[in-house]
Amino acid sequence: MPGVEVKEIFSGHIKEKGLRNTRQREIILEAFLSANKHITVEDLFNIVKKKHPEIGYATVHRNLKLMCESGLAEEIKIGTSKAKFELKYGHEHHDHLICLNCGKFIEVNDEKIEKLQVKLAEENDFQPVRHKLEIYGFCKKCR
Amino acid sequence: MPGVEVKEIFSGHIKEKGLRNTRQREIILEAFLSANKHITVEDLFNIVKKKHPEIGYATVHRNLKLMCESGLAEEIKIGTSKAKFELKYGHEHHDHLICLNCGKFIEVNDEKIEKLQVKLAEENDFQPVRHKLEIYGFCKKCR
DNA sequence: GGGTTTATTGATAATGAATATCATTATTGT
DNA sequence: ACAATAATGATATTCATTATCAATAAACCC
Repeated sequence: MPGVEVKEIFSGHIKEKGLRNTRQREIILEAFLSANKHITVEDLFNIVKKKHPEIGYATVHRNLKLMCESGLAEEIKIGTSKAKFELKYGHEHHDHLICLNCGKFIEVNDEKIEKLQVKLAEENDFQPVRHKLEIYGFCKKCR
Repeated sequence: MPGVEVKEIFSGHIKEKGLRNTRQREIILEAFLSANKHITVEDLFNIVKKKHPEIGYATVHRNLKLMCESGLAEEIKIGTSKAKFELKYGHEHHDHLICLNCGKFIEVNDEKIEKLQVKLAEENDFQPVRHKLEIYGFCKKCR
């Protein structure tokens, strides 16, 4: 049964913070786990709505934010477009190649770049915590 | 006289595109050139307003956008905060270290990282056009 | 179980930045 | 100077995000 571990972690975080586990939280988390990798609040809301039309937009939004706070999801903002959320748990850190034409996200990772970033920060008396690397251009189909 | 070259370039772009050189454009460009490196529309509007209260917010906004289209300035968006604009002309490409505490921007550049990024893109059948690297953490003062 | 506390929900309003609208003004080429 | 039309300035609109608040429902205690 996929996602069981993630659900337990989320549930645990909720209890730790003195929050409550609700039916909506579970539904939204499940939908998020089985949805596309990069999803907006609106998209997830529309998925949830199909089976649970009583669940509101604000609740989906709030719970995606909560998942981020719990370290379970990550919010990605590109320019002025809607925020996208992706599952963080169980996924290594990665950067994105973003197609300027079709908007496709390609996940990539490069150990050398990661290390050089740390070095670069340290050379500037800067303590790195996290970073964001986005390479914009054209994917195979669109170039 | 600093900025003369930039002004000529901007003026040239305007003519090329069939647009018009106006008093406001020149005032806004001058203010932009002598202002802080990373400035918001609002900040630039407030500077301009001091000497030229008749110039509106929308005009400042439009002209900053135009400067970007002309390749003279660059828009930087961090999270949900207001867009910042920086002078691109005469400045090498660079990335940013951003302090999570005080918001300070430190400009950095690393040739090795730049090259690895191009390589990384190509390995993924991706044609890179531009990129954005932001390293978040704590600056010397705030760590 | 029943009662109490209070976090959560759902609907909607508020917010805030970015952008669009439009009548008026001003620039450019003739 | 004239005509064509881009630009301006004030304001309205858009749109995503976040806040509000009465009603609901978890979770804890007895």
